[in-house]
Amino acid sequence: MLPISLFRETPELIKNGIAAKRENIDIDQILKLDKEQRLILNELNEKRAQRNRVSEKIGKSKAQREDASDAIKEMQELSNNIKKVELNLAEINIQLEPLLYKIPNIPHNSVPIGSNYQDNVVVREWGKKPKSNFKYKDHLEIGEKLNLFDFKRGAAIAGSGFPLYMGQGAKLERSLINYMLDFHVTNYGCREIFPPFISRMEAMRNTAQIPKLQDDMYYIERDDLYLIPTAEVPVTNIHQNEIIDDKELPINYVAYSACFRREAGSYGKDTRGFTRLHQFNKVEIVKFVKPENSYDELEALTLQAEAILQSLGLHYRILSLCTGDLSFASAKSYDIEVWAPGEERWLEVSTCSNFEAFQARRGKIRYRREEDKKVDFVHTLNGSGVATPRLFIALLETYQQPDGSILLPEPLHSYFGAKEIV
RNA sequence: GGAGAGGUGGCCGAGCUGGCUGAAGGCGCUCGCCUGCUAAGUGAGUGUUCCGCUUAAAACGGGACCGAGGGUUCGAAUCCCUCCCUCUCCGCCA
Repeated sequence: MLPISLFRETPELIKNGIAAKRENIDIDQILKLDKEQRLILNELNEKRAQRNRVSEKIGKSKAQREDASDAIKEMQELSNNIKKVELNLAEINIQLEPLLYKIPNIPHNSVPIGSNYQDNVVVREWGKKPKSNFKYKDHLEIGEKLNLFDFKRGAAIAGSGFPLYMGQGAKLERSLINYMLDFHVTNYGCREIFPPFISRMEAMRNTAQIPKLQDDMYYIERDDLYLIPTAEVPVTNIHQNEIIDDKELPINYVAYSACFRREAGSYGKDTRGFTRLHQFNKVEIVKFVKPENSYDELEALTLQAEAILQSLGLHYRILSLCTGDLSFASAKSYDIEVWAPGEERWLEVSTCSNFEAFQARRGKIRYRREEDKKVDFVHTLNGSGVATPRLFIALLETYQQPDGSILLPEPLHSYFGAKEIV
């Protein structure tokens, strides 16, 4: 959500922002409704002020046992009038509010201009593509041979896209989650959170999954609840409707959650194996920071997510997402893509984003500035650190041996309880 | 799932036989006074948000907010309905 004052003061800025994100919302309609709304609001305020005055008079008269029937008669008319105006106001708001929720965040001016993922800019690369004297197998072949998972049986239980990890595969998955959580807690001082995996509509709207991604979420109609597509939703909403003491900032959380995505509209894309799933595991970092620090924090967040891949010796690159590929709520994002030698392609394992005050405004997440005691919105950021399925792929494919076994990188040994998967 | 109690300002807590209550009182906090220090005392202040005014801010004027939303009424923190949440008891259960 953007402040309505921004629409009034610099409508061009918003129009450009919307165009850059390839959305289509009628700003002039919003301006028109806003103008109308304020006109009615002023009328309503005046009438309510009068009601308060007369009401006080009636109260005093009654207290002194005087006759107040004239004033009451006057009030009857005034009240009916107020009800009509209130109705008008509500009607305007019913039109205006959904429009405001559909306005995307404006890209930061450091974001590269572009129309789709091909225009994303590679910022840096770490490590090298692994080389071997045998042909790299892909993760499905490796996993099948080592009996790490069973997609057929998973599909029989829950449908395609619901992975069933078994044996050493299940243990590796659990090891990765534990390793990453400990990594962020120990090395970066994050506070660990274990959130609900289900959220209310309001929480989804605060973080801006709703309205745009509504169809991409699993919805439990009977209880009017949504399965979370990311821990970002519950964790960001921890501080909804709060005014945080600025001594508490920055707040750094790290949370594991299962993530559920219907992936509506992406059928036929990445249908094989672990690359695109309806349910997957992810360790998510969420930050609440002062506005003046949020871009430094975005860099730090990205480095923190990268550190996981470095510690596991995986080749990766960082992309600065262009305006056209930036998500609805984000002002600036970096993607982290890990190299999968078997697939012979880059796989996205993390997106680190600065939402500025976009989510904070929706969720009323504020803080009190020490300097002038004023209340202002915090900036929120989040980034995966990281999602497991593609990390799993990269690990299997990078560390596969000619005999089909996997030599795990050192940090995982104690978590997995062994140095290799055979 | 059944029965009951309750949700008021940073916290505690009155109000809930409707009217002058954004809300008593206490605690906390801020600024000042007083006081060898501490403690006590004392004076003032201490919510959020929207609109208007203003070049801007402050100040000022006004509106809204007593879990959320609706209703009754000239008027609702107070009465009624729905929902959410908390607590107690019963049932069920990992």
